This record gives sequence, structure tokens and C-alpha cells, in this order.
Amino acid sequence: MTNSGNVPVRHATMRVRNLAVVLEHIARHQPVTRARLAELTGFTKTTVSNLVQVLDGAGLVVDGAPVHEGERGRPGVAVSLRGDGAAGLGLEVGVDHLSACVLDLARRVRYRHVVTGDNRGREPAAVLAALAGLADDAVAAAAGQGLTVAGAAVALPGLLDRENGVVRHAPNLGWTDVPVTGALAGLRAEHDNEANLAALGELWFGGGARLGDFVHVSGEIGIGAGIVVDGRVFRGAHGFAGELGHLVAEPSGPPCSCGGRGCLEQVAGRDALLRAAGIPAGDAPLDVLAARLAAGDGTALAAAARAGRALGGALAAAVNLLDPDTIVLGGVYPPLAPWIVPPLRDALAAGPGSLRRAVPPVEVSALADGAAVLGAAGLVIERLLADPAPLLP
Amino acid sequence: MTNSGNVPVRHATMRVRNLAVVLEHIARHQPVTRARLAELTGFTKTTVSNLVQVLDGAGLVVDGAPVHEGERGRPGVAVSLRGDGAAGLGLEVGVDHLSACVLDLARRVRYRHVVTGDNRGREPAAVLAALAGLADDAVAAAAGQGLTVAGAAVALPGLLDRENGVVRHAPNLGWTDVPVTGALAGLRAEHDNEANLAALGELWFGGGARLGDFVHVSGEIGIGAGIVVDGRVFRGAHGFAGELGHLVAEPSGPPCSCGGRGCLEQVAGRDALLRAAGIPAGDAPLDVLAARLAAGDGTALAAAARAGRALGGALAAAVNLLDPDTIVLGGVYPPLAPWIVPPLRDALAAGPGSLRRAVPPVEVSALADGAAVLGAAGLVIERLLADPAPLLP
DNA sequence: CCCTTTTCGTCAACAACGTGGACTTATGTA
DNA sequence: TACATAAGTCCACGTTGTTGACGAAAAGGG
Repeated sequence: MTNSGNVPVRHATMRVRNLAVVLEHIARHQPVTRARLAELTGFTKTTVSNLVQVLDGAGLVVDGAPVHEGERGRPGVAVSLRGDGAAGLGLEVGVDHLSACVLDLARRVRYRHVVTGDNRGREPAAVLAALAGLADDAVAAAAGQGLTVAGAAVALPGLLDRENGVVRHAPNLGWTDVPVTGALAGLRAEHDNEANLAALGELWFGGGARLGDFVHVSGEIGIGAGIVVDGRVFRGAHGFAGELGHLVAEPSGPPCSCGGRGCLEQVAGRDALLRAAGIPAGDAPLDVLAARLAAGDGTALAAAARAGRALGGALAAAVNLLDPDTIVLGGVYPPLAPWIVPPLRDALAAGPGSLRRAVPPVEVSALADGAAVLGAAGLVIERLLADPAPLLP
Repeated sequence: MTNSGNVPVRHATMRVRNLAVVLEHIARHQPVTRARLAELTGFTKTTVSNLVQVLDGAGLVVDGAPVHEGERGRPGVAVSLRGDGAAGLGLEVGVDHLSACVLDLARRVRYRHVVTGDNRGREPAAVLAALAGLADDAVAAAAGQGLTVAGAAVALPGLLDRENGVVRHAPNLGWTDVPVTGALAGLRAEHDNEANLAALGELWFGGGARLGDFVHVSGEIGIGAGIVVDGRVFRGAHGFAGELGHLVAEPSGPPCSCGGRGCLEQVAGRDALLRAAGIPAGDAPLDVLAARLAAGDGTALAAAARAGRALGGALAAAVNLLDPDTIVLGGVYPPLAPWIVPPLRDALAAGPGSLRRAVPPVEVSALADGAAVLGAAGLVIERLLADPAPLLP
């Protein structure tokens, strides 16, 4: 009976929606004439003019120089997003870093800052205070470029209650039931899982034309998956969907903090991988791992192959249940891809699902660390473009 | 970049949408006064009156007797759906039956018919012709009650290309690349997987107030899952999501037609279960199985326990990836539930996912066979209620 | 160099639709 | 019988997209 999304529409609703339509097309096609916008949207030229006028009045767009699109005829006026208009702030609490990122309405990166430092031992309040400091710096830096931060999104590595802004359980930070709402003074903030936001980062900033249907594997200490369908994140009933890390990879494998046995992240997670490869904690252990793999170290190769097989098996289950178009590996995996992907592909192809059609291609994210912050900031922009009402006077 | 759903809104769009809002509220609250509709929807009384007038003109609703809701004041006029208005036709091609079902706009069952008979040996064309016959009978029967069938949906047991109306692969029917579009003369028909429609059947007709977030396990010869989130079916990128039957239940188990090994449906599917229990093909083998279980037959009990454990393991994976609120067992499982559910719950609870919160409750569908036809017909109604435009003059 | 063609953007009249308040009708209570 | 209360309708109005005409600005042809 729950048929959400069927809500009364009044004139004001119609207006906001149509403003969003025009704004999105402007964002997507950057310098665009009103005439072209009319073609793109299906509105009449008059309506486009009116809507653009409103957006202009709100300081979101500007008229630029005349441009010549066709062969003959009067040139149109290029409408563009204002570089000094609204912006979105992305923040990330990682296990070993905090980061911030500011995007303008065209999703161009305008500011970026990362602070490394282990957050595992610190009090949640101290971490959140440091994050708020980062946010203040970012807002100030944005203001220096004439940008007004209109909202924020925070990526957190754990299961969280988005409604109430509480981190329910973040095992790798050691957080349980930590309220995060209100940590950011005076900013409308939204909180989401790191894996979900990393997937959105891949959607908007990933190499090439990433279509809107994929599963992004976020390999960190834990392993999460961001499920993107038709350009939107699939979250399940409570927002906990995509917990790839606790699928069973080896039924009689090592015990996991979740109470299970042989969970994927005990085989293919960052720490498990390093342990199996015999690499001690230290500076840049992943670089060490990559070097040993390149050098042909047997222990390291075996660990990578085992991780690849385990990932492939878990992804076979994900393919059966979620039917993604593509699989993208992110997090710590890209540098290890040459050794992990082949066994992964084998396990994936051997697993069931071959019945239906070709197994989805496995790609490797070109994004370095920070897919999640980018996704977080991009999400703020997404929300603004979809509903510019808060930006109007 | 694919941000579907952001489409220009014009006056006509607004109207249709608002008509849908009012119509849905009428369907949901059956005899309702205009004043109450105004409260429910948030429209003014005037607007409600206008919208109801349009719906009345289209023959979708009627004014009934005056009703007295409050203590004092003028009584309101009860607006109801017309019993002799539009209807939805659901059809199902099962492995051993064909069935049809007609629902009115209030989703009341107005006609139902099942023809048993094995479809495995028959030509697809013959099966589809028989189905068309059933459809004709149903349309005629509906007409006899003053109902006009406005659309149809067909449930099919296999993977299908919904865009083009082609059954890509239905292993249990032996169909491959069978076009099903056009089989139904003069009816706008939609085709969908049996598991998806059975889940919708459970949503609309299942016992009690079934919330809009659950996974419905459709246990037949194959095992499919219908994933319902916020009242809508999750289909994945190509419409193949929910293929629970080919998750690996026993890594070194029996080979499967999909090319894998130890697939869930080779352990917990109908035929696998009967085979393991030592029950030969014959009349009502499931009744035989239930009887032997009740009698304490060791072989049967072992088979059921094994199936339960396998289901629990597969569902643990589904819980991690999909985060459902509830799990509902349907298809052949309800009569076997006393023997299958306990080991299933154990395996589900032991499996990972316990980290996040309580494991979702496992419920048993109260719907006998035919959840899929009901879901199919209900889907047609859903579409009509969400967009009554085709019904307007 | 002027004139025609083509395209862009705007303006004014118009139409669709929800809103607000007044008005009528029907019921109950004092 | 008088008054309060609630349901439903009527009419003037505001908002918003549409239609068609018009002026503006460029390119090509004679």
C-alpha cells in the first residue's frame, strides 16, 4: 500500500520542478543558448526565457557572450552557471584521514584538502571537532572564490541511521551509536555510508562515460559495495544494503568481528590481505604489497589470488541478486588489480549467473582515494540541481 | 549523468498527477467524502470537487449515499470506485498450469480461473494460444459484470526482456528467445518474471499489513526472489535481479543447468527437494512430502533440513546485499514451513549480518498458489491508479 | 552595399488549473 | 425556533505555460 511519490502538484511545485529541469540542462551543457534549451527541454522559448530569468535573479546563472550555433541567423546568448554561485561541500571521515572537497554547480572541483592521521584511537567528539574545523576552512576557501556553500554531505565508514544522523556501528573506527548531527555548525548536512558515496563519486567522476547501473566495490579495511541503479543509490529498507564484506567467502575461514566465519573482508579486506601477504603495519604498506607482487613474491601472490577468488565468488552472488551492468573496483584494489582481477574474473565467470547472459565486465576505478568525498560533494550538487527551491529568494 | 525522472511539468501533467492522487485515495479509503479527501490530499475542497467531477465523467467513480462522519453538520456524499468500471487482467504461465484473474480498481478479485496441465512438452505457440483463450474468457466474464479490462500483465517463469516482450530463457519450460508480445489480441500487455509478480501479490494480498520492504522467495522448480523496496519491485539494470536460485549453497554440490555447482535450487528447489526425499513424480508429490514429514520420515526430514539450511545461507547473502525488512516464503514452501523454517532461521542467524541489527523476521506467505497472477492483475491496477490518463475521454 | 533569409529572444493575449472566500444546504444542539 | 457546525459549490483571482507576432542580429546573394 505504500505508494510514496504520488504527491499533489500545485503551481509552485511545477515551477520548482521546471526550474530544476532547466538548471540541470544548463549544468550539463554548460554554455547553452535559450533556444537550445528550448529544444532540449521541450519547453517553448518563452518559458525558457522566464525560467532562466528566475535562475538569473537567484544568482545561479549568468548570460555570457553571444555564441553562434547554426550557420545563419541571430546568435544566441550563452547561459552558464555562475562560477561564484552556490557550492556543495563534501566531507569524509576515514580510518586514517579526514578530507574535504568543494564543488561548484557544474561539479568542478574548486577546493580540496586531506589531513592524514589515524582516527582509530581518538574520541569521536575530537574527530568530529577536527572535521568541523576542516569544514570551516573549506567554507572560507570557497568564500574566497566567491562561492557560497549551500549544503554538506559527510561520508562515514560504517552503518548509520541517516534519519537521525547517528553512526550505529563503525567497527573500524570503534564507534557505536555516535550522534553526528549538529557537529557542523550552521550547515545543512546529510550523512551517508562511505561505500555509497564512493559509488556516486565513481558515477560522476569515474573514467569515461560511466553509465548509471553498476556496483562499486569499496575495498578498505572493511569491504562495502555501493549499488547504483539508474543513477541512484540503492539503499534497501534501512539503508544497510551493499554489505558485501560480510558475505561468506570461505565457510570454514577465519572468524569475523560480526560473529560469522570466513567473511569476505577477513580474506580480501585491506588488513587481511596485508596479513596474509606477511606485510607488517608501517608506512604505506600497500605500496610494499604492490612492490612484492611486482617482484613475484610467492606469499603475496597467493594472498592476492585468494582475495581475488573470494571477491569473485561474492560478486557472483551480487550479480545474481542485483543484476548490475558493470562492476567497478575501487578503494585499495586499483593498484593491486593486475594480480587480483584475473582470479576474480575466473571465479565470477565460473560462479552461477552465466546462465542469463555474459557476466558483467569488471573495471578498475581510475579515481585515487577520495571517491567518497567527491561523491559526497556531488550529492549535495545533485540535491540542489534537483530542487533549487532553497536557493531562490 | 543519467538522471531520469526530471521531466518538464505542464498543466496537463499536473492535472493527471492530481487525478491520480485523488483516485488512489479513493481506492484506498473506498467510501470517502470530498471533505475527507481534501484533508487526506491537502487540496482545497474546490479542487477535490473538480477532480472528482472529472473522474466521475470518466466513469471511474460514483457518488453514493450521504454518510455522516462527524457529530454535527451536513453529511458528506460517499464517493466510491465504480464496480463496473475499469479492470486489470492478470495472467500466468506456470510449468504445470495457466491461470487468469481479473481485479477491479479496488483490487477486489472479480474473476479467477486456473487450468492445470503440464506445459513443458508443448510448443510455446500452443501455450500462448491457450493463454490467449483464457484471456478472452476472462475479458468476457469481466464484461458480464460490467467491467472493462483496461490492460493485462503476464507472469512468466524465466528471465525476460521486458522491453521487447521476449522470454530470453525459461529453463523449466524449455523456452529460449520466445517472443510473447502480440500473443494477446487487442490488449495492452506487460510481461514480467513470476517471482517479481508473486512478490507484488504478497504486497497487495498478503496476510496482514505487509509493509513495502521485503524479499519474497518464490520456491518453485527454480527459486526466484522478488525484491520489494518502498512498495516497488527492484529489478536491477536489465530486469534480472533476484535470481536467488543460483547462489551457491553447497560449493561442491550437484551440478546445475546454469553451469555452476551446488546452486541453491539444486538443493532447495521443488524437484531437488522431492528427489532428496525419495518421492517419485506422481500426483501431488508435495502432499506426499508433507505427509512424510508429518510422519517423521527420516529421509524427508533430512532433505527439508538441508533445504532450510541452504535457504538460510542464501538469504543471509541477500540480507547483506539487499537489506530487506522482512523475508516472506512463498511458492511450495508454506506447507513445508514447520520443517524448513527452523533450520533456515538458524542458518540465517548464524550467517553474517548479525552485526548490523536483528536479522529480519522470516514469515510464511498465507497466499496459496497464485500469488503471481494476483500480483500481475494488481500491477495493472497500480499502473491505472498511478496514471489514469488512458482512461479519460 | 542593400535586401532577403534565418535564427534568437521578447512581448502581449490567452488558456489551464489550483486557491480563497463567500454562499447554500443539511444536520445536530440549546 | 435559533444557532452552531460541517459539506459542497460558485466566482473572482493568481500563477504559470502556450501561442503567435514582432523586432534584433547575423550570413548570403545580387
